[in-house]
Amino acid sequence: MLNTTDMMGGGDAPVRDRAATTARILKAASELLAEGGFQKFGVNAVARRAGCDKQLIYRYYGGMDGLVEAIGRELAGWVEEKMPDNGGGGFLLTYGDLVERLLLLFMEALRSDPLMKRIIAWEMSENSPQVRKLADARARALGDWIARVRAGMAPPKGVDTGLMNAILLGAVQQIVLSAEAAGRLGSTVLKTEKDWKKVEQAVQKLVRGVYP
Amino acid sequence: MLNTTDMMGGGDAPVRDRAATTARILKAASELLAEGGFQKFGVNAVARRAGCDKQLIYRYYGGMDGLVEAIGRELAGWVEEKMPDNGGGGFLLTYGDLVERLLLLFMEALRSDPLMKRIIAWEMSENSPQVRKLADARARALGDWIARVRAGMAPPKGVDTGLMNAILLGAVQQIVLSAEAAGRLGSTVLKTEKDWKKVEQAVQKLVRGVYP
DNA sequence: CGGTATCGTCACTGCTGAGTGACTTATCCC
DNA sequence: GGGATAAGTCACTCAGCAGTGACGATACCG
Repeated sequence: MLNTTDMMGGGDAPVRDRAATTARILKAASELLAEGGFQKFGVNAVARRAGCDKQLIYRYYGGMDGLVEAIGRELAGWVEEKMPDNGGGGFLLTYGDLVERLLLLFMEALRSDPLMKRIIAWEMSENSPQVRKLADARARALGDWIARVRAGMAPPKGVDTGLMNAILLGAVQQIVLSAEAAGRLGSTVLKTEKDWKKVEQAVQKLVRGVYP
Repeated sequence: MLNTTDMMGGGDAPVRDRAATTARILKAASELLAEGGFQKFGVNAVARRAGCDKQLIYRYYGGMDGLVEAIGRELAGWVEEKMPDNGGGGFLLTYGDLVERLLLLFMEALRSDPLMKRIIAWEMSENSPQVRKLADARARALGDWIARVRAGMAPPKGVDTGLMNAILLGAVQQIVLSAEAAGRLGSTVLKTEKDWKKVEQAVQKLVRGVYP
């Protein structure tokens, strides 16, 4: 008789609640991914962290693939959660204002989200269908955001805005990931809020350059 | 008159030449890294590919760390090799021209170098001292390049050129890595030379925006 | 009360990798 | 030739991970 519930007090019974367990597994997986990156991400590690047997991961999620998919589903609303449609309250007069707002919001959102940072880093170094799905969902969400917010505002002529915005977004991604991995970008240290203010200004300048 | 296997016939003597073997190991490691990425990069895999026992990796390089270091040393001259000092033969009149040249050269050089692509992806998703060294060396080399080539040309005022160039460089990195990993950047496909021409134009526009 | 579905655990196989000690064999040099 | 040195190989331990089959335990329901 090991940890049977009936004993009062510290009896830490295995709770026997599927919903709670699946949630615990998902949480463990997300945290693990956020903290350790995809390198240490595996069935054993997740099970260990969730405090249950790995068999349950196979039963409830069908293995790692299903689990990653579940994480993706959880993250589907990321853009909606983190990036308000009203762009922070200001009036957006020009297309450039809009893109600038997008980039700064995205940078801030990404900076404060370890999980998303790890996932993007993952996307950069693997090509599995799993990872691809995550990437697609995010890209689509950002596209939707801009389509929704721009609300009829005309994009400037003579510029492939889709490509240009993708490049700018990529630049922001790179900045944040580089700061995460190395604490700096090139030779500029990125630690304090002050450093980041400078980055924001540089990004602004970049946007105003292409979308005057 | 040593290793010339002058003995006749199918004698598959193991050649017994340290210099050649160390070189073979290094080559195998580089290729493996370039082809499979850092995920499948390990002592066993390298030894298998080099056609020798892994023991030799420990003996000659002191393990994977030393081997990575050797790769780094080999890559130290990457910038010098791939990026000509005269900027491709044109005259560089302004600081903007210079940066534009740097970015386009860098993009081209990176695109054609699988190993460097993998290493940068590696840098993005790990933080070990080993990998850090690789990143540092590359960043320094690029900084040296620009310092050397700019040859007294005055940078524009009102711009933190160090930071701005780092951002632009990061953008280019991101473009190339994204193309490598997913075949596209955001929703724009990056396959044909034509696609890349468009990217180059966008990068040019970006540079001219900040350094008019 | 008894049966059954299901939540949870255990023990195991098969595989791959890092790292090491002991061994064999070729080459160098006197 | 003959030993010393170094190149190369083998066989092993230890650990971690993915995946699976069988087993225990409990809550639910008639």
